[in-house]
Amino acid sequence: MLHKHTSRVSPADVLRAHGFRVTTGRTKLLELLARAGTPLSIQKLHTLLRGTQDQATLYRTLTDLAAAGIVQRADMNTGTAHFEYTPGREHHHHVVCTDCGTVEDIDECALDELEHKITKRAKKFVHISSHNLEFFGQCVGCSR
Amino acid sequence: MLHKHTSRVSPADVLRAHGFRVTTGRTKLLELLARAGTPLSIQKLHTLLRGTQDQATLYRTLTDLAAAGIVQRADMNTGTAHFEYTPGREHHHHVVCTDCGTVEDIDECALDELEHKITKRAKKFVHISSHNLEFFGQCVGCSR
DNA sequence: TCTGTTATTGCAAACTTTTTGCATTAGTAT
DNA sequence: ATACTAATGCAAAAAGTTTGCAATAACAGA
Repeated sequence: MLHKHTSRVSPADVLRAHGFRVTTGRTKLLELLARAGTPLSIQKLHTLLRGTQDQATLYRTLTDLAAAGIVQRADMNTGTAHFEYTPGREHHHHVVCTDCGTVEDIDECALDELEHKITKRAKKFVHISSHNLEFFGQCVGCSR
Repeated sequence: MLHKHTSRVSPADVLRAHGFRVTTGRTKLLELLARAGTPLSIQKLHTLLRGTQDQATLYRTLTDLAAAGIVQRADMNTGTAHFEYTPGREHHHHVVCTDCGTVEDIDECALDELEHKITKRAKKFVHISSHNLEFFGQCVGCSR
């Protein structure tokens, strides 16, 4: 069995499929994100990549990748943007520890139904395209 | 009938009830937020208060008020924090226009059930204390 | 494989948002 | 009325993100 976060499609293929040039920087970045399987901040990525890539490049790259749907921006109330590798993964959300930042995935998103209901009721909107949802709490380790 | 966003309890009373000093600045701020009935950014608040209050003060005040549960921080993907007056209002979320920022309230939050289910399933968390949820789309005006 | 084109990158600087230190002001309890 | 201390304004710093530009490297076509 494949690892939970291992996609059958390589980062390089994903990049090509979206018309991006396959650079070593992007490949490394996506491999790292795919391996992590959890949202990481620019700062963390910069560190984990050992400064190989400039922060400006990371901002630009991740913005582009997010626009293409290859990564997803997640707001964890930390003041910095986090990004998660999404190819091969189902749409999902997270529980974030307000103390240490630990993240746990939630595999179920029961929002489609609600989203549909809302769309019908909304006065100012005809279509809802996306949503941000994160849960917050104290993880087991931090609650003692 | 009272206006939808008019609370029977005055901002001054709310402040006192939480042990805050009732200053003119805070009173004006809360009255403005209560009247607006929608999340506002610090910059907007600063303008609407005609510069009466320093931005540093607004940041400090709103952080304190949020910690006390008098206002609620809402992240609308604009890069700046927004705050909403909550006393006398039910827990709710929003649909935000990705183009012009127009906000519509969603009166229903069907997340309690999901939150409960998640709490039981979660491995790293015993308790979930809050969640952030915002929907995004194009409003009628912007979709033409 | 070589070559030209152009996306991508690094570096430095600018910009935006938020936080902090400190002296002054203004609420509040007595 | 007075003393105590939270709250505020101002200025500066910190943190996060964006931008301009020259140098580099990926890709398509020969």
